[in-house]
Amino acid sequence: MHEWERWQLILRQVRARGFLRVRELLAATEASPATLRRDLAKLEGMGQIRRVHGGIQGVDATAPAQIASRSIDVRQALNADRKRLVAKAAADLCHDGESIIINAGSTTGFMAEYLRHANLQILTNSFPIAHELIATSANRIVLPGGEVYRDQGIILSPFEEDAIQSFTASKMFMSCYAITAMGIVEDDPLVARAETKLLSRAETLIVIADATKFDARGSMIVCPLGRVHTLITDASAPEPFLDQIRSEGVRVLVVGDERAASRTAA
Amino acid sequence: MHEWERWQLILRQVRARGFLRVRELLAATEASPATLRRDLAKLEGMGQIRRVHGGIQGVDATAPAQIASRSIDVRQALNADRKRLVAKAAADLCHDGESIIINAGSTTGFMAEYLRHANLQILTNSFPIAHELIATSANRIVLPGGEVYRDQGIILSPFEEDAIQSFTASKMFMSCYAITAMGIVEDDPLVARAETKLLSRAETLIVIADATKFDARGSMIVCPLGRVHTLITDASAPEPFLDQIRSEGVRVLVVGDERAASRTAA
DNA sequence: GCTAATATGATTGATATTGAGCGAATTAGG
DNA sequence: CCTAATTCGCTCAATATCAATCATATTAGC
Repeated sequence: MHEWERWQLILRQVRARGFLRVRELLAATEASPATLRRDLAKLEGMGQIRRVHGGIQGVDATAPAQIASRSIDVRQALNADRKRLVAKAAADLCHDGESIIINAGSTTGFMAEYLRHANLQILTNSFPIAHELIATSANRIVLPGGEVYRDQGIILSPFEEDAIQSFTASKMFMSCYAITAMGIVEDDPLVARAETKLLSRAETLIVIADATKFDARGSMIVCPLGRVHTLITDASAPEPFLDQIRSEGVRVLVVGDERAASRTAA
Repeated sequence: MHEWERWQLILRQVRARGFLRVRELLAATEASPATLRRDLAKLEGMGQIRRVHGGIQGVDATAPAQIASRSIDVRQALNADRKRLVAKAAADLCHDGESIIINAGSTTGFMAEYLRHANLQILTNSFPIAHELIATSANRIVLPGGEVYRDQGIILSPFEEDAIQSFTASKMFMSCYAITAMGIVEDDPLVARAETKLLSRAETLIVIADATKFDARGSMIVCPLGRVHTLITDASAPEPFLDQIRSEGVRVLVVGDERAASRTAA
């Protein structure tokens, strides 16, 4: 990744979230600490950011409303490192030329960073993801029709007839509200319905979920565990539950090394 | 590959993505490093691109990557003042609670600024317009499904069944490539088709066009003049042609001219 | 067919960017 | 208040990129 690209990434993120930790930026840019610090020094010299110990913040504390509202931004701040890990693993599963679906979500949102140099045909119902991919990548972007809901940055349509019925993808990536023995679960009926619709257009379903999803509950079942082809999660996921999921025929990818897992657990 | 071919390739790519690495361009142009660097030096001398170490970027230096490419930005720069005038007049026609359609275009793009405090239901096939309205206003935004074309920031779908078939609006705003005696004319068949589809969902059609549209020509007829309810243009439009348009039953609003303003008020 | 002008390709020295190591400064916890 | 851990800033070597020069190929005009 080159200087300008890193700067762009940094500025976009800091404008969206107001504050970023250096560790996060290291993970996001995949650059060495020295390089990143040089970038931060230059950006501060330009007056674009303010450096504080352990992180940076935007020069304008009261940042203007972004596309997605603060609600999704706070959710992104939670467990950002874990989510970035699984998102990167998900992005690595894609091969140039493929058609994929990316469902809106706070975890899938990180995938856009890692698809910057990919060459895919991407259907997404997330306005922020579409925006970032259009601005920073050469991927072909397809949107479903519908209304844009600011809170989650998601495009939802109450109607059945839709351009996505003419779309087909080899992989669909989605995060979720919770994973239970009953299957993949959402909290919002509209969101669940949208995901069901997208599901019908994809061959294999890949669910990406940090460990916090395993002790959550929801009301709307999107699909049973058997529909899931691959589950990507991080090392702090509860092992017994993962075994149960494996017994349903789901391939489970656990990202993050052992030391990192024990450190976060300790 | 000839020199101008390479230039065209380079400019197209950099407009679409904002940043390109020299290595990428070497692979794309299949030219020698020396030749490519000479091209880049010339393009920089013309002010078309900006060179940085390791790559090039669009001339828009510090701004975040634009959604719509430079091609539409250049068009926006042309006659920007006139376009702003007619766009403001168009926005003033909207009343809170209404449902409207805004077609993608360099002139309609200015409408978003003046709809910031409106409270409308807005269907638009322009990604940049949607983005701006979502970020700065409380209007409800609806998008048609389809692929996002970076060059014009427009969402186009080759399919007929679409969420917009369930949408209906009291007003549709569109600019165009040219206005002739044959009617409203576009240059690009895909764009013309998209506008025809949107047209069927709106009661009254309002065309906004600065005076430069009157001496242009195109190939694709979108609709006859009789379909137009109101034409908004600026004071430098050719009066004889405006009379001809009026004779077709079109209401003509001329903005930016005192005499014209008092006439429309009367 | 010849010459001049322009475009292209290769080489080399100069410059910029990057990553790793180490000591100093800052923060958190007891 | 003190210690441990993290974060920061600096220097140095390695790598990648740039700019300039010269040689070669192509094209246009006579």
